[in-house]
Amino acid sequence: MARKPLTRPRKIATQERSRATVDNLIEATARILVKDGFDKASTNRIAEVSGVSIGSLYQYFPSKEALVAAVIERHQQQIMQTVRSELAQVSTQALDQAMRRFVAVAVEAHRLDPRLHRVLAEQIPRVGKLEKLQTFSRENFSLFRTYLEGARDELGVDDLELASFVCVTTIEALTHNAVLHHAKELTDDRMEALIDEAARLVTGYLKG
Amino acid sequence: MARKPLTRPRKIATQERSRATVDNLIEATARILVKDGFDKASTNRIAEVSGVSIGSLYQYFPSKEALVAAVIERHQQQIMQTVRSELAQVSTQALDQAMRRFVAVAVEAHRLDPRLHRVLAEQIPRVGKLEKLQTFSRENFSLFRTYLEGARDELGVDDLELASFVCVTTIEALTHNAVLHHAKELTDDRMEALIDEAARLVTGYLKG
Amino acid sequence: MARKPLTRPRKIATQERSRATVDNLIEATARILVKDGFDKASTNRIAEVSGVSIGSLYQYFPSKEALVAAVIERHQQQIMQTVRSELAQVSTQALDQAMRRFVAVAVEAHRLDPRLHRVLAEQIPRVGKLEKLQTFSRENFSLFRTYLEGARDELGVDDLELASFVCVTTIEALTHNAVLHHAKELTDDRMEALIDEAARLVTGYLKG
Amino acid sequence: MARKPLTRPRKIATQERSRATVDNLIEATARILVKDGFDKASTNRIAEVSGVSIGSLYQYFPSKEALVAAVIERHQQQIMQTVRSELAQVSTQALDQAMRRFVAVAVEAHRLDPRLHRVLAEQIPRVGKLEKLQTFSRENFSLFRTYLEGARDELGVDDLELASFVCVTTIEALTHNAVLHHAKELTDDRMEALIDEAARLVTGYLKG
DNA sequence: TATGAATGAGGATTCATTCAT
DNA sequence: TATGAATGAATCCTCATTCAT
Repeated sequence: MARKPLTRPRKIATQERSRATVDNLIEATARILVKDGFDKASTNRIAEVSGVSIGSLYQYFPSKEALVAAVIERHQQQIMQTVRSELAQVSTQALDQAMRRFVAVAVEAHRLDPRLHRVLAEQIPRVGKLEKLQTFSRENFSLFRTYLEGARDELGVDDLELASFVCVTTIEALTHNAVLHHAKELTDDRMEALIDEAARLVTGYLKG
Repeated sequence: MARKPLTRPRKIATQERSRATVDNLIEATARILVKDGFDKASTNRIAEVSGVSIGSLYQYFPSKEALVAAVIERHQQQIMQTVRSELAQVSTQALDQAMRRFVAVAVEAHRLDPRLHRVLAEQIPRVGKLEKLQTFSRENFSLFRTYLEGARDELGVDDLELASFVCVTTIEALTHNAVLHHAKELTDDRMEALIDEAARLVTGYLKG
Repeated sequence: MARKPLTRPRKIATQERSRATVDNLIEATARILVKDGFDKASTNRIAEVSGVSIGSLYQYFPSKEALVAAVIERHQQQIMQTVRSELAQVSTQALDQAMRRFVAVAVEAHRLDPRLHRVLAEQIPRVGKLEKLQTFSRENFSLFRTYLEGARDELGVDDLELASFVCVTTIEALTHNAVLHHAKELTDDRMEALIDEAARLVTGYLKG
Repeated sequence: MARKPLTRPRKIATQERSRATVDNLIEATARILVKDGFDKASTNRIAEVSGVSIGSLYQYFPSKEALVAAVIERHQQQIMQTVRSELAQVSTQALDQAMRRFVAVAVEAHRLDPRLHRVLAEQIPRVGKLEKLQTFSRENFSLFRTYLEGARDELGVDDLELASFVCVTTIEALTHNAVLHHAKELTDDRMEALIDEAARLVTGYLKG
């Protein structure tokens, strides 16, 4: 207890070391999830790959689920960072422009780490981290809905809640499917085409 | 001919016994998948729940995957049966009508066993039964595309392949999300509304 | 009971069928032992390969061990048949001749079915059929010893029991090792050489 | 240097703990092999008997085979240690002396742990450790052959390769059979007699 | 706080054998 | 007597987690 003030640098060093350890663990987990899938991602394996002892792993994460949850969280943070910055000026744009933006951003988000995205999307429901995913899609939903409210004049629909659900779901599904299941066929050209189509789809719908 | 009556019943009895065993196993697997998810669906558990010995389980299914595959297949058979019969007359209908039909059928299909559908969709990619799922969605895709080809006059789009991808994905996502994640909020009224919206969405898009 | 006299032909037919069934089973067991080893030779597999139902298998053989025992017995019968007929005139031969004979016969016996012989030798101790093997080697031993007794004049050893043990063991080991572990290197020439060597070995020993 | 005393014991303690675990496992495996044979030597049984958890067993040995292989290796190490030290001066001895030595050493080797030797010899071929056994008998073979080369003057045979094969096989078989199958009848007297006989057998053969 | 040895419940699968038909 | 469906004990092995050092 007396030593704490004296060891601030050391403490910081320690904190940094902790931070590095945690990062290593999350990174290793992500890598293993991508490479071998959820089932092969054993805690012992994660410890080994991350260069952290299994004992330390459990000092930082109380369970395997906690680790996977951290991976999910990190991935979603990255996505939301992209989304937020990319959508900064969207509120000032006209509907056509804005929708294109929304779709383009969704594609970008999926392309951050498509393979990780896929594992998380497919295998993670089990992690009991649905809340996190909810939170995530809820924020997405909010951003969209907020835009719609500001652009009411251009819209031909009344129920903005319903319209937001329809649009967000649609955009998410189209980009998800396109990026994940048709990655090879998706040249940049075709991707542009797809973005156009999706934007036209929701724009037409919203104009009524 | 005199002997047949003697052996036929026996043989049939035997076949029936086998058949019942297999059915029990598939049914139990489905129940457990729904109730506890893929990971908890151990072969021992399935055997226990189905009232079949673990030995018999392995007599009929060489692995856990084979069991889950059988569940998938059964579920898809049921869905496709619904889909095919419901879409029998769709080719003669006008675009608006037809799209409403497609959406309504998708909703019906999802409602056959929504919770099972969810597990299969979310947790099953690993089963190596992606082919089956592919086959399934490919048939769906085909039905839709075939309709579009017959209704070209009403369409404002050129690339039917792309348009089919967009529409099928969209319809699937909307109904899936609606049925699974918003089941409680979905009164029949709101469901009707959703069907309308979805139909309008794709119809507008296809008219160009 | 009344039918027995009447059905003699049928009975014989039946007996023949039984006999064929039993033979099929033994043959299948032998084949599987040779091809896949003791561990892969499951009773179900044997039934399948032999074209006999598992139920019938257990009607003829009370256990897996009984089946393997039958294989052993059959193999030893064949060997002893060879040995007996080949050694018929040995008692009249001089020591040198006789010893060459003994060795040559041992080689022949091992060559009847070397692969089966190997499995039986290596994996069968477990079958609790040691008695059978004992019986077998005891007969071998007897034949040899009987010869020695008749040829006492030529011998330079007193303890015929001990001498027989030494010679029989030696001959068996040399032929066994030669046939099984050096099969590929054993051209007929080299085999002749080996027979000469082995014969010279025991002859020299017996002459004292 | 101040810290080392702190960590060294810990590390050593750890190593010792591991070492003890491994030793326990090998020892238990050997005991079970001797007592019940290969088939009854299940990994769970080995774990139980050794007082080690099944998990630890698999931490040190990746499979049942690996365990048995370790038993084989340990046994062969012990044998070769005996053999090497006992044969140290053999190269300077005359043929008669040397052959007696070879036979006596073989007997000693078999007596180290006759029952274990038997199981390993009879039931282990399957372990895929044939190489080890080969290595082992090859070293034996080498030692013998090397002696023969040095003692060429005394020999009446040309093909030392063939002669070595004959002698090593013979000595091995005689001692093996004597120790294993006739243990009870083998008083020390009779054992002496047997050694004499075996030595005489090969000596006579080698002198030509 | 770090380490990694140890744990053991639990999971997939096999196979000798039984027994109803 | 033949059949083959059914049985379940037993086997090998994994992995999340704990705990002594």
